[in-house]
Amino acid sequence: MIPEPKANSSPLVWVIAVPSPLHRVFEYLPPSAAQNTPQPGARVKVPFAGRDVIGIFLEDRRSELPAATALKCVETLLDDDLPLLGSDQLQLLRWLCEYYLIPHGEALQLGLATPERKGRPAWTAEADHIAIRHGTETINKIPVRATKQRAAAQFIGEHTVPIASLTKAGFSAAVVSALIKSGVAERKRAEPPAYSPQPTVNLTDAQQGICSTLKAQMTGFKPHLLEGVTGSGKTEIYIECIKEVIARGQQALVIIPEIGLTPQTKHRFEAALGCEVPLIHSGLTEAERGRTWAMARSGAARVVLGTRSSVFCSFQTLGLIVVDEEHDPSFRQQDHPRYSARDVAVKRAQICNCPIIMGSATPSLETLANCDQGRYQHHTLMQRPHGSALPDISLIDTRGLALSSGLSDEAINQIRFALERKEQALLFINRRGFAHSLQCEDCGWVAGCQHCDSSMAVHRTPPHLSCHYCNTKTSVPTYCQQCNSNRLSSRGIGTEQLEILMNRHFSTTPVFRIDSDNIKNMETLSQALDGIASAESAVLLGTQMLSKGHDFPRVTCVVVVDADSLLYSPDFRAEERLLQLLVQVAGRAGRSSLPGKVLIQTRSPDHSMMQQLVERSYTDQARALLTRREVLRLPPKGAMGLIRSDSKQEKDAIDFLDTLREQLPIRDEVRLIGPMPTLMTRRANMYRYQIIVHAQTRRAVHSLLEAARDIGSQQKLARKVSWFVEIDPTETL
DNA sequence: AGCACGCCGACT
DNA sequence: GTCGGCGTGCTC
Repeated sequence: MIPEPKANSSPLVWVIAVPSPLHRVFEYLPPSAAQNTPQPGARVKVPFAGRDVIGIFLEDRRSELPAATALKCVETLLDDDLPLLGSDQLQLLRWLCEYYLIPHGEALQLGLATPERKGRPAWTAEADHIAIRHGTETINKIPVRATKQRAAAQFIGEHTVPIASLTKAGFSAAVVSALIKSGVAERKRAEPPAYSPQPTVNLTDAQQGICSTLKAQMTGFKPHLLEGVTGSGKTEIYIECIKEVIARGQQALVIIPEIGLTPQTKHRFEAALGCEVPLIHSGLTEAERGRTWAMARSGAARVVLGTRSSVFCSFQTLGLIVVDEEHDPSFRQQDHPRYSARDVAVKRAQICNCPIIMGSATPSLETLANCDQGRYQHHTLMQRPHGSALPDISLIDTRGLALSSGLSDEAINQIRFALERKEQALLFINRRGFAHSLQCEDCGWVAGCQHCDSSMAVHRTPPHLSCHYCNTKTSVPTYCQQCNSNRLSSRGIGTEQLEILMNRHFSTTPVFRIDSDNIKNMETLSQALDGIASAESAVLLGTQMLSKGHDFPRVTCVVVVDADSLLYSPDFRAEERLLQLLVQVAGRAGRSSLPGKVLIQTRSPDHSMMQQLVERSYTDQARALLTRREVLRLPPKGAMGLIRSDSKQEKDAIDFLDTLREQLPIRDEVRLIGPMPTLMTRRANMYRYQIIVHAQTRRAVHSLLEAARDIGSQQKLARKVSWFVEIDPTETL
């Protein structure tokens, strides 16, 4: 029964978060079929602005609205036994919408699988296994001429096997359903997954030391940074800590930056732990992802492996979070909503009162600063096991050298030496396609994109020009569109051109090109990786995709074809990024017992960064960068925020920010820069402008952004431009 | 975001 | 006459 409201007291209402871009929650009267108050996190169906939506019940209370406000009724309560969002998730998501200034409804969606958001029943472990009823003698009931069914029953035997494995063994779906229909076999849910951890591998003394320090601290909220050079064996340490947590009946979540890394990582963890490690990432089908959600929620999954969105997954009892390659920029979700999965993971660990291990060979300055302040524990692993040496880095000054397709003779020779030793060479270049741009040799005209302030990249297979910002494609012009000259030439080397050069130089050696033109999905990536693993000598060339986490034991020679393209970016994080990238790429060399050599081609060999790359460790350089940030009061030594507006009408984008800035509260401790155009102002016909917010404390930036968000949404232009506010932005250009 | 409501142009 | 374009306002 709904308690009858007392006279003069406001009615009892349910507070519901609805999926809308509004930064408010809404009150509803409880459903007319009187029920008990649901648990926070339960889904409800409510009428909202003329339609039905799925909302999340947060709490009940006396209405805080004026009595005159017409309240609507909750239509149905969808989860009356257990809420779909656990209390830890709910707490995390409510923190998320506050911290990242995003609407309640939008944040709460993140904790549900997609069909659950639309009101479909919660995912449950499906009966996707099959077993013979009442022991194997039942097999004799199968008609003698049903040979397929008999064979299938033999195959099943006394076990409970996945139906998928029958199909794989050549039994058709008809056979399976006949067995079930005749009552010989029945559908069953999977037996609780096995868990048979492998004995600990031989750990080095350093690994052993960190392991025991960490394992002694596997209770309570404790953030750890595990800084270990590439190939130093961080994964073994994660595995030992996960074993510790599983032994206590808890679950672990491992978050990695890229989909491309999931298959290898999955196999590695499964082999070491002897249990299934289900995945969460955007490349899976709805059903596959739903299965992982169900397993995590029920506790059947001991370990879940995923990309950034997995940080919001439901767990029975989360006991450990691992964030591998914590410095990686792809942990930052760039829209809908904008958040940093690494930072959210730390918050989640705090809420679940469990440890979190962030690992990297090149930790972010943010994380290092947290270590300095004593907020994170810092563990370092500076040696590779099995005595493999760190690669030897040298610079090649390309000024005045005759390059062929961007490569110096020395680089080509070193590649040749490696191939002659039956080893592999890896070439890193930050640009896909054949060439960066097409230019007229007579008048200097450059083929530009019609929709962006950028040049078009030249591609050969098939021949076309392509804008890498808006994906516009055009045919390759034969004449200059400015002076009609036919002397057009390509500028700047890309992966396609390098591939042609490599095939010409080393015609008998396989060349693997890894870039997003060539590698469209996980299958093509794993094919390429398998090819690389089974080849003796080979040339691997590619973009960032190649620099991330993959283990190429036969690579002994790494060439960074053009380090300069990243060197002079005006972004204050550019140096940190370049440093991390170069150290990561260099780390691909000599990971097994073979020694490695790294060549960096540059026209700025005297740049301090290039010099230090050769002479100093990552840690030393990162410290130097931190000192600079301190002087300039830039993050993590100061706080930053961003207000951005995009519009097809340039004037609207500017006007929106101008009027917003006029109305913003003036505070001494906050400095506003802008409105100003972003570095590439026009992209895909949208003009992009921004205001940068600087302050000493995040608190000050946050409260200004809050004001901006509220004032901005009341502006007339707010619906014409697309705009957002962002705390701790990573892209400020 | 979505949806309703409302006020102006080209159609059966 | 009215179907439907999309500007403006609101969502418990």
